[in-house]
Amino acid sequence: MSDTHALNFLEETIEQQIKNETQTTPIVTRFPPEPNGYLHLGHAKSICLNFGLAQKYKGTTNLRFDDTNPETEETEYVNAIKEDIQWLGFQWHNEHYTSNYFSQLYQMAIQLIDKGLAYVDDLTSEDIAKQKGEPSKPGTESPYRNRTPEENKRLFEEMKQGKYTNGQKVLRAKIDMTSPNMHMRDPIIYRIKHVPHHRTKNEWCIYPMYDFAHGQSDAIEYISHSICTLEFEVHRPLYNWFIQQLNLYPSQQYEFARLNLTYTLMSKRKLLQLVQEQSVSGWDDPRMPTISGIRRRGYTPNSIRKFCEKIGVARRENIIDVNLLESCIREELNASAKRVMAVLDPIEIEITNYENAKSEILLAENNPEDPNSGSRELTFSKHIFIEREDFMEEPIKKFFRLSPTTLVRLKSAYILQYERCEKDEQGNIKKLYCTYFPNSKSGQDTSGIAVKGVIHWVDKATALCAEVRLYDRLFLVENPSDSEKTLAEILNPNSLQIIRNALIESSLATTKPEDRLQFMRKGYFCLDKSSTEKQIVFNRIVTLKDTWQKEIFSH
RNA sequence: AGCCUUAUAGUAUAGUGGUAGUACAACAGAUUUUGAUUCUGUCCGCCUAGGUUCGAAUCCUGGUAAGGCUACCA
Repeated sequence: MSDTHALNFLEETIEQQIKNETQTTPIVTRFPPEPNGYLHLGHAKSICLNFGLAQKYKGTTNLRFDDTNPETEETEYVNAIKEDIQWLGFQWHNEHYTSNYFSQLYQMAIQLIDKGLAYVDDLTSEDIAKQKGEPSKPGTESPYRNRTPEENKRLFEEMKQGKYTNGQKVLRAKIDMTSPNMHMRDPIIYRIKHVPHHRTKNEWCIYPMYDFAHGQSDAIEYISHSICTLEFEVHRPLYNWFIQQLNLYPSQQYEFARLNLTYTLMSKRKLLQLVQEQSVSGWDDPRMPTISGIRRRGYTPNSIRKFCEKIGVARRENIIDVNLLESCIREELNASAKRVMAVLDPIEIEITNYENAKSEILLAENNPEDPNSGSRELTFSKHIFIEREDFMEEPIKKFFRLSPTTLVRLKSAYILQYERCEKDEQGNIKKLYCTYFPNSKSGQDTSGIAVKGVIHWVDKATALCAEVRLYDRLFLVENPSDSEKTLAEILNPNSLQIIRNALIESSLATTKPEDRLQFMRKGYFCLDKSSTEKQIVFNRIVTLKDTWQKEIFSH
């Protein structure tokens, strides 16, 4: 085996089954989204699991749209979901739709009726709910429970033909109204919805429920391992019951714990709410945990797969530290991203002892982690910009950037010494005047001066202006899904910071949409989809680790 | 309340009767022309009470805690 890491419980199960020869057919998994929203990181976990398992055991994975509720489902979502899966780097074997099985499912319902295992119920949904009882108390049987198969068949046929209104009748499985498992108390398996379906249009006005569709669809596709999240655990007896009563391929359901991430919400419903309330700009807002959001943010497919691999899969409730996600993308980008310089909050420096008209070319290493990455040219002249926070007139302790008492090196350039500054009426520093050491040029430094700080900069003569968007976590609380407050109350008001006048080095003019760069000391960045040649827009993917900020914060 | 499930460091995840390991986080130090990276070290754990056993995170029993189920959603 190529992988050295321990098996998760599903791999363990599969290997046991292969060993015991209880699994002799190929491993077939499926990813079964309902096309009613965009995929998020929780789905990514499921995708990596389902496709990964099949790959590992030389099987296949189907994509199946679980489209049994026409009220919420749209083709727009189908297309977005497919794009997201492919972006993650997976390709399904077959593309299926539960709606393709509507006829077969209908026939199966009739089989159940024939066997006396399903009946048409005229009760209202309120009455059905009432008769369902409570988990600790048995339910009561519907007065319509004992209709003959003939009558049931006639009524079900009439339901299909549109003779009844929404809710007027349902088809129920006849199982056990006293079961301790609520899902076994004569579950509804077909309901009337006079609603056009995004694929079958007006062909049907009755639609199967999830429980009557999922297991059978799995069986039709010879899914060997049907993997879902823990909340479906109580559905498993029902899943098995239908497969058994209908004598279908014995697909088996397995459950795992869904992904929770700190400071992140992972429920489709609540993410939809963020979009609708315009707390974010859309499903692909770079702060969203949707696949489209993190893609736009600049995360790579590889980093997401790595993340899913690292979080593992188990059956206990969990909440993953969002730091782990960030460490995955940092690890990748540290190795691959080209280093460049961008000043987000510029303050000008005039180098008083530098010749007025002079401009020189300096060479800068593209990536110290990658010896093959080469170098690029930077221009340097009398007027430059540095980061405002890299200068302190009255430095706090341990500050080793530019100050009246400390020298700094300009990255890939010269050592600089503070001379004086110019302030406006409010006392804000407008401009710094410094001197440089001509013999301290990077790579050929003979000055003998040792500096502790190295800061980034851009040349005023050649720098370009760009918009830079800085993102922070969307929520203030560690576990937003646990919070009893409203979304608005726990939303981080500073989750988006837009900087319109950042200055970036000139080499960035040719940045391509797929490029990911490290703005030295500032983080990893990529072009936003809204970026144009005239108006360059960068997204911050993730910050660099920053122990200095922590140090300041602790003061 | 009934049924189902789960319980190993701060957060995850291995360990399947024989020395509790890994990752992320945290902390300290070294290196560093990114307060990054890299390296070294430190901190921190088997929910609990019994039982079986030479030996228990692991097996058994009781307790406790957390999660799930009571939609004509999936």
